[in-house]
Amino acid sequence: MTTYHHGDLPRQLLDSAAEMAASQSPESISLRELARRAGVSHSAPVHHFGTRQGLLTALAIQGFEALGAAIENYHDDIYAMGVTYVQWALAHPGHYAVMWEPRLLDEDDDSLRSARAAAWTALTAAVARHEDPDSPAEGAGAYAAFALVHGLAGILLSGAVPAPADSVALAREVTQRLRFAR
Amino acid sequence: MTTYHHGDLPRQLLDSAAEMAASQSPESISLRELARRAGVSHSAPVHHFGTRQGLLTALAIQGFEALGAAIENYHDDIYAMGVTYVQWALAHPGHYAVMWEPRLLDEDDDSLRSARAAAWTALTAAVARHEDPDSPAEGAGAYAAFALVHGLAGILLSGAVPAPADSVALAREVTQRLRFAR
DNA sequence: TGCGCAAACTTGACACTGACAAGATATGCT
DNA sequence: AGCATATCTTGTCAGTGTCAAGTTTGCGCA
Repeated sequence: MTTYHHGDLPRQLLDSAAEMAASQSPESISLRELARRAGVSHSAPVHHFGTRQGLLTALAIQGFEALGAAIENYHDDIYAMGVTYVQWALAHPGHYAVMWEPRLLDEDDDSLRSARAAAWTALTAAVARHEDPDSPAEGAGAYAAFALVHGLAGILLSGAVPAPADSVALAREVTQRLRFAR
Repeated sequence: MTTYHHGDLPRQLLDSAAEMAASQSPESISLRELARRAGVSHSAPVHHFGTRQGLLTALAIQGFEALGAAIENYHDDIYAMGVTYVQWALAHPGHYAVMWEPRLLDEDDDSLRSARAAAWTALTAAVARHEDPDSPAEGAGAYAAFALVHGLAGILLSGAVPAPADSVALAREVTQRLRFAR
């Protein structure tokens, strides 16, 4: 089989990129290294993604869509949703790291914006069901819920802080610490 | 004045690096660009910090020490401490971004480890005063508190989510959502 | 069937980066 | 005064992202 028309090059590049981001860091992702791993020329990735930023943006979109799908079925139980959020982040460290590095991404990309907005609204909608709509600080609930799970995922992934043995159990206990306005 | 013995080159390099990290991103920091801004040769920064990682580590240490100093006087009021934490992060976006990017840092650096540990213990100590020591999930309180402020800082800095006008007011309301075990 | 065109990929080049080695210059201590 | 040392420069190397131009392949259509 020749290297021409690899067939599934974009997907393979994204898979390798997720691996690299997970094992090293998002900024360690190199188009040339991805090409090397796929056995194609150094500028084959450029053809599919235009720029490095384009590739990272595609990876982030993939991540937001998968994350959104993972949490969208928990509208009733915000705590279970929070735990699922953290679990997803821990299971997909490469994607997660890229998703929250907007400076690496193309913020003008419509797919990125809508995928991210979808995940955000899924969360705010779930929070709204737990909040008293008459509360003056009603809007803060979504930020608090998101900050809690995003922050927990971030510190667990960063390893900058002593990590507990069972991170899922921790996620359960941490999400329980959230108070809603009602 | 010749360029030899600039006098304060390390500090100036770190200042420029913080600026670059804030206006672009941590990984956009280039030793050569820093040298250019300081008016020195492309490899003067290497002499002071050894590697790029060394420079970023120095920046992170500076950040942890300043952050630790900012929050260490709030042992009584954990909520005020949380707000201060978020305010500090928003006021020092360059430092904050580098601090939580351990993959960019030299994790074997003792100064880094102790500066980070000091900030962490300041927070856990403050949380412990709000927790019932007999509670089975007592340890989760520190993670929850830290996740909340760290997560809020992260999403506000990332700009990935619709940001409110008054972020300090939001920080006040969000920190109030934290529940302690007692 | 065969032709032509578009998509997929390669080759080559350029400016930029971090890192290293070796040399030049200024400062401070004795 | 003189010397050791810290500070900074110059030169070089491999690696990177990006662009331009060429080459190969597969697919639709006559």
